[in-house]
Amino acid sequence: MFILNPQSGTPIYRQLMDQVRRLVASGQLPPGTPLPSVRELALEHAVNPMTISKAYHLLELEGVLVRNRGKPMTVAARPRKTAPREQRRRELDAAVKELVLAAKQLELDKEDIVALIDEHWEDNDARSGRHRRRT
Amino acid sequence: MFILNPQSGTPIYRQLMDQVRRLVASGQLPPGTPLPSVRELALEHAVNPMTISKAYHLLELEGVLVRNRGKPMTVAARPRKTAPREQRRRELDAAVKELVLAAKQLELDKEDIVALIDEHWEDNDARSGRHRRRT
Amino acid sequence: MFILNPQSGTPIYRQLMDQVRRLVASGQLPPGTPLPSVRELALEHAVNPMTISKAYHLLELEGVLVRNRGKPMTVAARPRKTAPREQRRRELDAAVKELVLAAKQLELDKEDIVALIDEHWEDNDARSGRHRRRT
Amino acid sequence: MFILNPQSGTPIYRQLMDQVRRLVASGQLPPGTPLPSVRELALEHAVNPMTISKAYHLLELEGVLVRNRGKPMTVAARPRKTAPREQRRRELDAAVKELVLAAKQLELDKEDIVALIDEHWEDNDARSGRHRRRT
DNA sequence: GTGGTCTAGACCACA
DNA sequence: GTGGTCTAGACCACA
Repeated sequence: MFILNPQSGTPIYRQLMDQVRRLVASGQLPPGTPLPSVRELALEHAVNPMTISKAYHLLELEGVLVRNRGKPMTVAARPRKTAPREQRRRELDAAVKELVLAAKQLELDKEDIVALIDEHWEDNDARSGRHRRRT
Repeated sequence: MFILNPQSGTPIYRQLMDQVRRLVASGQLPPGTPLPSVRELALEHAVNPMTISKAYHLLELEGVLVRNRGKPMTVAARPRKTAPREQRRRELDAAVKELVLAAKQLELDKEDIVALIDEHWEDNDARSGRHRRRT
Repeated sequence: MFILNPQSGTPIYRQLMDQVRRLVASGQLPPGTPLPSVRELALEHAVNPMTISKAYHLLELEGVLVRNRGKPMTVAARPRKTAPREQRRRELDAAVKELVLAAKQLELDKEDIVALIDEHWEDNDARSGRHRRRT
Repeated sequence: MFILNPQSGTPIYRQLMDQVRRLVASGQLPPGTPLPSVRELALEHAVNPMTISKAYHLLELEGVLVRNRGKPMTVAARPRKTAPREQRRRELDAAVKELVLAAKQLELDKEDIVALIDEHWEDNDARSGRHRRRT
């Protein structure tokens, strides 16, 4: 269900968080879906349970997952609190700022960026049905 | 000349490396240009000199910069010769890909990103414009 | 009759115990009153029967409930005799203390809390009113 | 600086989080103040560094602390994002709801709760100057 | 010097 | 069966 690569630069728990978030965002893990247990995932990927647990816990704090005492964690009823659009936008501020800086330093135009965005937008069009070849 | 953000997720030395590489790639730092001294940069950005030093060192290993005994480091004689636009564009691929993914997870549209870009484009226009001249 | 929230931070068995204790203390569950069976409650709240059972058992140990072979558990003959108002009040001390602390940390005023209380007071009025009668 | 009690029911990392939050909220740890290092605190309280680290990390996620690569963590410039009052209020919803339920089951009135709040409000009046005798 | 990640293994609360 | 907490100790990235 998940692909965890201990070699990768990004921490395992973060890899897991990202994948869960995406699967939830794209509706592949609809609200209420139970997730594999901590131990199960840990065994399957030969990873320490605490690592999985950490990811789950952080996702709970984010409101993506819900803890059910004694039962496996499930996808939250309303994954994101659906913050107002403006607020969600602000989450991209830092990333966009960096991107703009990079573009300018590379002497590229706004049009160059927009073109790149168009390109990648189609590319990983999760919600349009296709979605992830391999993850 | 450079914009370093200690809060950012990416290490400072890496931020610096990225920016030098980009300014060189776009020809804004032509071969032979002297770079600010380690101490100067460290002071200006309230950053540990070892951090700057590390970045410079790695860029030297990459062949982007050249060390000149007793004199400031300079841009290498024949680094990349102002890479073609398409190639420079590719440097943003990873960043744009991540941004697009994030936007989708936040249920934002292409338009939202473009709006943000417009916003930030103006934003650091003043500064980056002036700075470039001083380079 | 009871309101159990599996999401809440406090364990389910404890929620049940608290509520039973309070209803007994206030005389709403007078001595001799039969309690719903473990299975009944478990079904009604989609909760593990062992959880209800545990609460009942602990309440029996506390002397609040009495087990009757073959018949439903009942409120003990002489539990606390409708504790005086001041004593019942004290039961809320801990909760109020935490609430006040939280409010202050959120930079809210007493008025904010009172407003919230007003709101929730009406809110579960309907339900708790009806329920009590059915008790 | 902090009081950690391994015996207490509440996890150590949570005790630390609560205390930091309060000291920040009450202005005793003004923005920019560096916190004791993870190792330092761990040694001082004979606690595992990961336990401290966990608390710090979660406080960073909350926006209370800021990580400074290679340097100790500091109190965030603007501890809470100062969410709109209404939103901060909502954070107390669950607690107030429980409190109201408890009060009704104890056959207490709104006035009883308000009296209790008044009482506790004076009690731990952090911001009014006095505040915590020992911590 | 800082904090971050991970393991292996223990023990606990809850259902 | 679930997840949560904690330890002891290793190793890493960053400054």
